[in-house]
Amino acid sequence: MLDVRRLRLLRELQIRGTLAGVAEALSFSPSAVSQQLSQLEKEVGVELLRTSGRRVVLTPQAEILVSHTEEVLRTLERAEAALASSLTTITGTVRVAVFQSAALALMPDALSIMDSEYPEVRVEMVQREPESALRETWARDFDLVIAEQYPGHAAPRHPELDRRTLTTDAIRLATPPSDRGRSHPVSIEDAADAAWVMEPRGTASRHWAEQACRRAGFEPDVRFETADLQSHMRLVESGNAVALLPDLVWIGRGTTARLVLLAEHPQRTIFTSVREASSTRPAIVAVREVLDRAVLLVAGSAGAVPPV
Amino acid sequence: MLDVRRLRLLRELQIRGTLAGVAEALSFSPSAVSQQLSQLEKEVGVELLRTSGRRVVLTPQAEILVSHTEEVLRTLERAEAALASSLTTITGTVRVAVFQSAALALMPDALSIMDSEYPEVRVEMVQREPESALRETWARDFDLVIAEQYPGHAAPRHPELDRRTLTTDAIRLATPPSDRGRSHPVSIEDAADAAWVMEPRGTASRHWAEQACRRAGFEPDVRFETADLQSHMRLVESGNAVALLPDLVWIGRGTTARLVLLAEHPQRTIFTSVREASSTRPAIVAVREVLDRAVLLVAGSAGAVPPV
DNA sequence: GAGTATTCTTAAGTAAAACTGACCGATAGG
DNA sequence: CCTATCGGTCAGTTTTACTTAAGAATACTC
Repeated sequence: MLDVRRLRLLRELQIRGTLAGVAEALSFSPSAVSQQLSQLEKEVGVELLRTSGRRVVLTPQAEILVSHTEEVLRTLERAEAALASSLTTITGTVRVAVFQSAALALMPDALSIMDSEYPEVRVEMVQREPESALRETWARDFDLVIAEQYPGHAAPRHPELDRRTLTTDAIRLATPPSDRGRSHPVSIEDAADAAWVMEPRGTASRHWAEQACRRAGFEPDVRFETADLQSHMRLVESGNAVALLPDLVWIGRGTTARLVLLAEHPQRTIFTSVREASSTRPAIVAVREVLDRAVLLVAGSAGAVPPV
Repeated sequence: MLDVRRLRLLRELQIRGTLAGVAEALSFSPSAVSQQLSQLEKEVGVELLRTSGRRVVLTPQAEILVSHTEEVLRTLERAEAALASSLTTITGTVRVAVFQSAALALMPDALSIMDSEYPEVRVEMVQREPESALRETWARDFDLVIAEQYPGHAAPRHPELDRRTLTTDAIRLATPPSDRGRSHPVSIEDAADAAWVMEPRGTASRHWAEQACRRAGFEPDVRFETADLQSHMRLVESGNAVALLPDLVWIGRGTTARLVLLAEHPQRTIFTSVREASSTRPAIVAVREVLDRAVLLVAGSAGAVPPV
């Protein structure tokens, strides 16, 4: 096989005209260039250089080699470029599992940013409850999960998952816009006699909400039960129930309900988890970074926080 | 600039699967291959190999490099071919892979012609089964392969190989010279109860022969199995078996066996394949041209076709 | 489950190559 | 004619590539 290093010398010689010039350009001694080209000549068994005066000229055969050498060098350069861009341009598919309120409040913005800044990354989104989503992410069904954690209710810790807090989300008491002459509640205690809407039994949210009521000294009258927080909003806004709702539920959409900031300032934590092994995947790093920015975006638009 | 020698090792690794295999193929110690690939990895600054069990696998980045390397090697080979064809005297070495009956029937004449007309061309010949020969030609172990194709049994198509039909070879039913008073078979059906000799399972020849028997309505009693078609001839001539044999087996040597021309006129195709990039190399063009003439020679001497 | 065989890696030494520097012949320019 | 420039050659040094040997990890085998 032809030696590309030597072919390159031949090409340089065509460009620069003299062995001395090639040596100068490539930081060799002229002797080295001369020897290498002689070697090439010996290998191909064809005369490549002919002395002409005190210089050398390329034979037609050498010209043939040079023209092919140019293509070889181009290909090598392309190879290097392809290698480099395979590292910088972020590609691939990221499968995201996300719970409802994040899906509604965060993902639209996040997906828009991803689409404009990382068009090569395909983001697939599935709505899931946090607990199963974490398990499925660990099992490689998802690459990234957006999950929540209520105070005093630790989410299962998977050692292989890399968890990072995305944001915290204040939980407020949501009450109907007008309580038909009654005084507006300003704390949980004031809603002891109200009808409540809560998530189904077994969820972290339900557990936390019931605990909060009991700490306030009453057992809530849970008249409505649904996992859909949007239904919670509707029931409160239509005057049929009160609820304990995190801000993400109404953020970006607004609400006519009254929102009472609670004395304890309870917050749920929203976090992302990915498998440790994939945590450096550029596409996954990108999704996390974009989610952070989506959080800032909706936080900014949350200037419309209704009066407490 | 990327080192083509090392890139080539990477490509060989992709083809052969193990460092040991690469070392074997290129007559290096495994250690040398390992060191050179490590060096390449260091130079590009990207992980190219990942150990997987006791072997190594190429990373996606390595695959990128390999794909470009293929183009580089093609270009280099074209450069050599262009250089050679620019010269008047045809020289060089051509490594030929050929299957048995062609090796016996065609190559002696072809080699004689080559020797007298192109004394500067060194022809090396290795006997190989068509399928592996095609693969090895693609992998640059050979420059030219003489392979066969049975009806309804397409040979693997390598896009980088330039294939040309050399000749076709009639397949006949070969039966013993005298069948001890029994009437001579005149078709495959008549040999339904005979003992058969066939090539081993997995070969195109075997597959075709079995199909032919089944089409004729019987399952052949394959009592003898060998890849050596000369043994087939001997078994038939000594009255121990019948066989379906292409003419090249006996052409130039003659046979005492009876040869029955089959109604379907089945033929195997014999073709040559060379790498696209080397197809213009004068030495290779010469070998192909000489093979064509060798075919005519043996076809002429085949006037001694025994009676049907 | 222990022993064996493969496969890759690393370290140390050796062989091969590439290169430098000095020298020489040839040539163009002053 | 003298000199600077250029390419080629030789001897010696440096760098690179390779082999051998030893070792670790993994897969296969009985």
